[in-house]
Amino acid sequence: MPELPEVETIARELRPLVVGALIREVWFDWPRVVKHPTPDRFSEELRGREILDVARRAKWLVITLSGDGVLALQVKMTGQLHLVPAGTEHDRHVHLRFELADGRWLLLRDVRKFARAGLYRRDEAGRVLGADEVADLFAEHGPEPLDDDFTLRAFRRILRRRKGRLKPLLLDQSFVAGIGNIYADEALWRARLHPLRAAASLHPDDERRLYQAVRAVLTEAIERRGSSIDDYISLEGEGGMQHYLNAYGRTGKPCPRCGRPTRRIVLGARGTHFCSWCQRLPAAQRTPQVQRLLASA
DNA sequence: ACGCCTACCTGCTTGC
DNA sequence: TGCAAGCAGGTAGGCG
Repeated sequence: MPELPEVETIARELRPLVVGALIREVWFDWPRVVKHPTPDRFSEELRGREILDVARRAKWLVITLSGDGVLALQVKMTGQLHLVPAGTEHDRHVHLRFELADGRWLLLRDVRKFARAGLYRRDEAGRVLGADEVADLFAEHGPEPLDDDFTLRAFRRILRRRKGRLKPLLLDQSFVAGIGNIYADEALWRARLHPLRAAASLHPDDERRLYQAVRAVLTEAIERRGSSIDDYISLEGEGGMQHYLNAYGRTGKPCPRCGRPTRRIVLGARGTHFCSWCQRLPAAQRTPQVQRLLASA
């Protein structure tokens, strides 16, 4: 399930392989994979473009093209990129294919058809212009958690503007970009914070631990080339972070810190894993509604 | 305006 | 053994 570390890994591995390549033809068998401009214009406007760079913003792959073009790919949950020699047979889950002039195909394979691709323009400042050609495509996204200017001070500033509980907040891409279900659970486990904890109730020390936990878990996951759970695989194969998760997917298994069984609750239709001993919820926040939620799991 | 919920998808797991 | 319901979740869009 690609989140920031997985998309970053794909970008880093794809970049040296395709920079300088020319897109000769584009094929797809599922029109809805094309998000922008239209399925008709997509292939036509991509033909003849050169790939200048591959980068990541939030959970998007951002491929800079010649002629002010930007190809933005969202692999979402089950999307994969593969680079194969032209003519290689692929299965029915490949829905989009970029045929490169050098005799290779870049394939987007996605079992669940959630992945999307769009061709956008960039302005002089390098901003990607969204569908209306004025607003930044990423205007609604929060800061990149691993950027140098994402400091503890900056984190505190945006955190203190938010209400609500920590788990849904971490998943909110307009709060901080790139965190998904796996690393939200991992960051909260590391920071010893309960997923239902009200963001407004954090003490300065809690804020610091959460900030450090988010950065540390994402950094470690990138070093391990992401977590290969379900369908995620990068161009050079599986990642390794799935072997180092402390909370996500460990329902009933002992907490690596205290040995007590890992709990799982459903929060906003997301499986949420935590240690109820290490990640305590202050008594004042154990409202009847929260009690019911915790008891139902 | 914000937070919460559902639809989109299909393969795998679970339970009868 | 077979079949169907349930589950997985990133994100857009809708609702209250």
